[in-house]
Amino acid sequence: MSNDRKTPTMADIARVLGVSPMTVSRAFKADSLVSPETREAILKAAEELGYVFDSTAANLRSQKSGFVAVTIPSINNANFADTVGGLSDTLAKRDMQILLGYTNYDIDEEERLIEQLLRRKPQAIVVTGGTHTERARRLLQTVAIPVIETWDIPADPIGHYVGFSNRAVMRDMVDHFVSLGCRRIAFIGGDVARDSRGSERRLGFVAAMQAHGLDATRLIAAGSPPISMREGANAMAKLIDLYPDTEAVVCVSDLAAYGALTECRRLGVPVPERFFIGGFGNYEIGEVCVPTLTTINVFAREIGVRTAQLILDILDDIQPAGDVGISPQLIVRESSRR
Amino acid sequence: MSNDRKTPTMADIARVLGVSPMTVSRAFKADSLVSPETREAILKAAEELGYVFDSTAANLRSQKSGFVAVTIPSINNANFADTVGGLSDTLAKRDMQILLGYTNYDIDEEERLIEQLLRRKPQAIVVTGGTHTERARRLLQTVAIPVIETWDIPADPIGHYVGFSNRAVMRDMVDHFVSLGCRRIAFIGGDVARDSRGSERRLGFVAAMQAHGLDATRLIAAGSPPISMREGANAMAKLIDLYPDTEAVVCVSDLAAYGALTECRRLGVPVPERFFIGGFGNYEIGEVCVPTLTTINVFAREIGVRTAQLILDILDDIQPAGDVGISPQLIVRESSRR
DNA sequence: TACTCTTATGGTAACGATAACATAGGCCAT
DNA sequence: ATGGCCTATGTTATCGTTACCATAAGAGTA
Repeated sequence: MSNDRKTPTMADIARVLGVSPMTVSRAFKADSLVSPETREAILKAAEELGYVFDSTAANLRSQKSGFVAVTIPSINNANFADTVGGLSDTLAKRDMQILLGYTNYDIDEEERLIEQLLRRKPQAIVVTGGTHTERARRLLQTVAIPVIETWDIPADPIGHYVGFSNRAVMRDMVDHFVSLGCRRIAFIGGDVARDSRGSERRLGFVAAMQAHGLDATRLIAAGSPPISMREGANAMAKLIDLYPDTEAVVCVSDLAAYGALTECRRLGVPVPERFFIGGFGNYEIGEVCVPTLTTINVFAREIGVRTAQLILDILDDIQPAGDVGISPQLIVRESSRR
Repeated sequence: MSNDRKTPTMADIARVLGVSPMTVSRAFKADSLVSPETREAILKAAEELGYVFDSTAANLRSQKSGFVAVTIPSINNANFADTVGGLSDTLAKRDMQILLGYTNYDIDEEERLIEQLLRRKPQAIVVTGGTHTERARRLLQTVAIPVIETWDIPADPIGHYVGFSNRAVMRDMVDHFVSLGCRRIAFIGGDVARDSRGSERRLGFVAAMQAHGLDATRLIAAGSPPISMREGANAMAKLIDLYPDTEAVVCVSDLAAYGALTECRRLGVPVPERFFIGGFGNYEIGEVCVPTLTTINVFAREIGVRTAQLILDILDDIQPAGDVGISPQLIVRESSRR
């Protein structure tokens, strides 16, 4: 073959048709002024030449990347996946694309990631949580694009936020168990260090217990966050061993709660007759398992959709809606019904 | 403040220090020749000025984007998430970044996505499955970068592939049940149309049954793929109703299998005493639930890692390992033990 | 008829980095 | 002392697109 030359550019199309490169450029923008016949000829020639539009060059010139950078703790988590789905779908309507990175629940890794993502010149950046390294904060404060923190209500927001208080939300769960007459309530979560949302929930649990004048020392550390189902199961075994008279267990996530549930089943301990169990995050497993799981719906997808809308408003210079508070909702299911 | 000028460039740093922009550029590449003092001064000045490296410009000039484009059916699937994780981690070691898109199990959407992703000039593209639209195939054939199809062994590969035969793999599962003495075996899967991997598994089930001279008509369509746990449960109810004498059930995924399991529990049908159940994908749920689930491990993360290695080898001009066949492994657990 | 306005198109320069080549100075061996 | 080599740096042009400004032709108006 003789056509193994380098990939064609707009200039090649222009030459073939005897028009200027500028006209070719216009033909690729839906709204710009080109006669229908010219546009059609250009698009046809492009297809024939195997032309592929080069966003890199376009972005450099126009100083708009079409990217929104997003960092999440883990790709392997249905909640964050839902948020990303909501973000992605909403931004796609405006031809914006997500540039995704995983921090692995590590703020140092987050710092590296943020630095790397900013080099791609995103038009906005979305981070999960409100806890960052000093340097990461500085980077985000300095950068001249919208910054949105999600899944949290930061004490000192960098820019905007779309989220809820992981601490306050535990109040509803504890109140629920207390209203059922429970007094000896335990918490299963991860080791403190890494997952700040998880530790906020633990703190929220403690605060809520104390508000009821109850003892808040039955805290089982199940391992390094995020906690797996297996670790939830192990923690439940430990809990039954340490505090056999516990009446209810609050878990940091539905996955841990499901693990706890299976451990009870294996040990022949009936739920909800012997223990009540509550989870967090409204994962699919919670509405299918036996018994179904009491949980908290945090509207993960909604967080993504609202974040995307906020970004689009800011970029459109529409008076931004400001920060968005999400109100998580307690869902009572079989695992905590008498 | 007076420093609200536009964001600084390498030229600004160069001016401040009285060096050439080229030296600044070199200071940002780890391996290039700059004296340690000069580099240090440059990096310090960059930090002070709030300089952020502009990949867009660098990519345009060097004609290397550092992107690998990846399409997966859904972000909300632990198997594909594992593959992406393997890809991402392996590519990160070489400072390459993933550009991810979701097809929603729709090959028309995949076509749009591929076109959009190619505009970003990725250095390789990874797609899930070997079934594409005509135009998508053409785009992938024309583009001058490595193309890798995964999670499948395509009949007519476009470039390379890293995967396994979704059809052949069902043979092991059927053999397993037959070896346990089962003859009346059913299959729970999605409607045929969308998910080609799922339909391949259904076809593989039928072929394996016929190879044993067994009836392969107990096929329950559980809804539009991907099948949820809930749909798996509904399908199980239907199966028990239609074919009460069934001895074993093969499910298109562990999620469907888990749903089937819970339905049995709710109906008071004991597993494995009354039914054997087999899943697919080795999801976490399968090793925690009661009883644990017999399944097939497809080494999802391994697919990602091997794909990334293949890409790196090709880009390094190392003799590529060629196509990679993954050998899924049957894992027998409690749900199919006498 | 002259003048404005709109539509369709062209010309030029620029976005911010770096590939490719050039050069200056120091060190070493013969 | 001389040539060769290595290190550190500079100069120039370019990647492919589009912002910005200019212009020509036709349509509409007074």
